[in-house]
Amino acid sequence: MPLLDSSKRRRARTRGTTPQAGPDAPVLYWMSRDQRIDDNWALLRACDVAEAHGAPVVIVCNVRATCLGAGARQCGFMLRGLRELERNAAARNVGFALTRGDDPATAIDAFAKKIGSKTIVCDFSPLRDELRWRKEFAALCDARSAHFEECDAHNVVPCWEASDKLEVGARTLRGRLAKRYPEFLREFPEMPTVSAAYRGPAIEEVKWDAVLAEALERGAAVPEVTWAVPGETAARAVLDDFVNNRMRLYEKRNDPSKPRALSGLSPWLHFGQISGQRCALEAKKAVGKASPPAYDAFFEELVVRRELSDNFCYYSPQYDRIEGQKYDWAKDTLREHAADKRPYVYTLEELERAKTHDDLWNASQRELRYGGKMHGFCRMYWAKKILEWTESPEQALEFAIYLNDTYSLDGRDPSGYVGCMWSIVGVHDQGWKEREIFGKIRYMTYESTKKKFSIPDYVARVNALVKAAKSGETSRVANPGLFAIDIAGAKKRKAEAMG
DNA sequence: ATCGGCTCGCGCAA
DNA sequence: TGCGCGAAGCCGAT
Repeated sequence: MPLLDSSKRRRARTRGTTPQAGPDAPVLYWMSRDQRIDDNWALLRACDVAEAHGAPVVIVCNVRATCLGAGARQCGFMLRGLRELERNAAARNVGFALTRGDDPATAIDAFAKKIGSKTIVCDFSPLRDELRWRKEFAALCDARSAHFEECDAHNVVPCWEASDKLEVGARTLRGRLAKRYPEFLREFPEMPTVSAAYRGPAIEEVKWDAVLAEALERGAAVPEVTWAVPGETAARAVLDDFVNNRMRLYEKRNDPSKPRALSGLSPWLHFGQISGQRCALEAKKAVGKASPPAYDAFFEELVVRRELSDNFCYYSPQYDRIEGQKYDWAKDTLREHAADKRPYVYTLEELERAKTHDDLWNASQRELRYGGKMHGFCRMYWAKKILEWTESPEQALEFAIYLNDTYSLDGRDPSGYVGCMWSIVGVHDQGWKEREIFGKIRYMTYESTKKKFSIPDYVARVNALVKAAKSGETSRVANPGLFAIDIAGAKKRKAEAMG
């Protein structure tokens, strides 16, 4: 029986009983946030338990009929990624099923009972719906004495291990994370081929074309983008291109006219099609091809700030509301300036259609709407200006989150909520010199961005992107990052690596 | 171009 | 209890 090392045990939180599995009692992995086969601690845990008991492994993913109202852009990306994942699972002798319940806990429980599974592993998310479903599912497991484990496969240091409280900012979490890197920031074990094949009741075949067609039709208002190729293989190709060819540019990351300086990995990271820990490990190996400062800056954003977002959402359940800000200075200052005269007041529709007086803001919104992604620096400026140009901080937050969740491939992510809360409500920030509307919340100006980079260059890049998106071209012009994604090459390298 | 003050809470020394 | 530190910026003084 393979022994679990201590870090693997702490990645999982267990409910009560000990695992029960066998040739006719598969170990079930309820996959939601981490949609990949490689470098997935939750799947590795399921495989460990299964091997110890001679049991098969089955992955189940629940897709609700409404997809939480997500557009074709996000649903298409996810479902196409899952279609690839099903094939990769089969290659490791792992089964795959899709359930379609509006109540995930009930749907997964029914599926587990159907295949005779009494040990279920799931992954972790700090978002409220995800937490509620896992809690409901845990109660269903208790009721039938099934074993349930929750494994943080998304963070380098599991969210509940990194800190047991809401952190004030990056500087307090950074040290706590660093202390745990020797334990957690290690190479992954290879994903094994599971010995026991699933031979229980037949699992319904996924009709991918039909599932995709339905999602694309329902979400047609926000069409798919062509530049981002979904799936684990494409994700790895983007990572390899970044660390080998582009990480050396990372110190230029705050210049939106130079998109190649960014990793561009956020869509794949959001759906868990690549592991953040894998990105960190590969970046470290390639530090010589870039520079220590570039690597440090990338690591800070990839690990520290991303895991800080999980910490915030997990310990601040009102993570998408003004009340989610713990500190009074920020809430008080916004209230004190609530009646200040706004220089412009735009409706949601005017914002959505990028009809403001500001060419930098409009370009940012158009990049989001037509490209499904916004440059990191622009995200800050964009959200700060929504605070400045709407009736109230509450409305600003609502509009910013709506636009991000609707149009961004990485919408509905803790990082997105925290980004909006940082910009508008001062979360993880401190007070600054008091001024109109913003009070002590950090301010950003058009004038100073003009000194930092060429706004016309950025606007021109976005115009090209929008033109390509509207004409349905799959050209590299439509690719905000101009990534040369070498899918065939990535597949070949993977095949070679697997022998 | 560069620097310091702005403002705040935490962490640590005393 | 008090002081140093940071934080993806701004602004005015040098």
